[in-house]
Amino acid sequence: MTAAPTLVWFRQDLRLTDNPALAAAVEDGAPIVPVYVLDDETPGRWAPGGAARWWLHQSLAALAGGLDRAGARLVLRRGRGEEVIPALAEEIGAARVVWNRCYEPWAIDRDTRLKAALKERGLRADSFNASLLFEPWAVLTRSGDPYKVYTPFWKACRDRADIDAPKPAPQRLPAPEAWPAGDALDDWELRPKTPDWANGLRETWRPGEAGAHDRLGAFLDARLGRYKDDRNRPDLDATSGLSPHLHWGEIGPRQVWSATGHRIDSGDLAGRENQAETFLKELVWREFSYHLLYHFPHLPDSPLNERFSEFPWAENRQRLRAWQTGRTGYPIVDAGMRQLWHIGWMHNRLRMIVASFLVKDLLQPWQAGEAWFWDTLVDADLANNSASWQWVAGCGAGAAPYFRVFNPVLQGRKFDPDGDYVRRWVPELRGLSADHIHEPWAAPAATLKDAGVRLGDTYPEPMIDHKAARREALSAFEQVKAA
DNA sequence: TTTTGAGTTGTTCGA
DNA sequence: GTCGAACAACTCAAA
Repeated sequence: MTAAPTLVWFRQDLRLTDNPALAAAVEDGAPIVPVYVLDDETPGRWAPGGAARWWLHQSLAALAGGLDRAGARLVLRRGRGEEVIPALAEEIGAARVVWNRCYEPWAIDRDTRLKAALKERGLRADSFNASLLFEPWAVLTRSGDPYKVYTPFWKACRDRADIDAPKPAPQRLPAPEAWPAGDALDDWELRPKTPDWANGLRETWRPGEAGAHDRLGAFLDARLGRYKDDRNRPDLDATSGLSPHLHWGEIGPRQVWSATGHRIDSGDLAGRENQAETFLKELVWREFSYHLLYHFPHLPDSPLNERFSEFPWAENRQRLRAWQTGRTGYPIVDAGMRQLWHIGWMHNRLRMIVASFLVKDLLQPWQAGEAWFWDTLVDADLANNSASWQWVAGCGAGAAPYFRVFNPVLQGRKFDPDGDYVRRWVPELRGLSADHIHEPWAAPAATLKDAGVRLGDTYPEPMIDHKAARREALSAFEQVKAA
């Protein structure tokens, strides 16, 4: 007589290494049934967007392969998690259900109810932490409040040394006597078909646990030592590119933290430890976003600073559309938006530039940008996305003062000094030199002609005048201040 | 409780 | 061209 199986519910932890729920199940010795549930109902408007679904398909295929090599099958089911999990548990006669925690408000509500319901039925139900260095409720100020400013949050995290070492992957998973039926991954149609816009994604990314570890290794070898200096340069390949892997939990922050720490300790970086610390700080920014989302669950919808509820946005579909499609007439902005559309990812410096442009130059509500990013980013993450949009809009935690309006020409010159990034994503400007590429409207007519650029024809005229737009943004801000 | 120092990411203006 | 100040006050976190 075999022991009753344990159901391991995979969610945003699509990996076998450092997976505490899986490890706990293995420790029990009971047969293991791994399941992924495609649940488009529970999250409401925050169900994965188009690019994220593409990623999810690849990542599930990779996870299924890894499980297969360990002697297990990934069961795919579709529906509301809260219904599917108890039903499947009953179907297989499970005695225990385990999962790693998610922190979206709807996920917390669902998991809380589900855990109680499972226990009510006499099952063991346990949840674990796979996604964060620290639980959002475990880092608090001395007065017991959540942090609202990044720097003290970072110091509090840095000074704690209680980050668990990553757990190895189980070699072999005990199989049940029979496998329950499941959906075929292809039938979920997570990948785009008509049209198939995923070519740039396929060329850029390798979703799955192995791809995540390769990317981390390549980053640590080649780029960590210059991270602080180069990370703001979108024309260089200077960042880790781990965000989508982290979002889906193909690699966990403990693994990244620990691998980075080993590089620091090994002396490889002698004299450049601060380059690596800057990278760890970025990892802690992710923690800070989750901290904010947990303590302020309305973060994705409404401004943290309530005065901004009164902000006089000038909603305009044409303006939003020009921004979305990379046809604003500001080369650095258009390059960023086209990179996003093409590969499902945008360099963080560009995220700030294009967000500032949408919110401050075009006076479109930050939620409109948040929604576009949600649909187009392979790393779309509720906590990071909403916290970052609020930060740029000036209504978030420790937000930039509203009068900090990015100048797209200066940002372009400073962070894409040779214009290579613009040339890559806005090929119609390829013929312009670094002197003119960030400001084509100011170039002499002969220069434009030589470069084959006809403004308003081959490339748009600037859709607004930045100087005037900045003044309007500042006067709109005056209204919020008065409120 | 009160006080104090500080706060990711910038731009413009005038000397 | 370079440099420092101004841009606003306000809230946060710790002492």
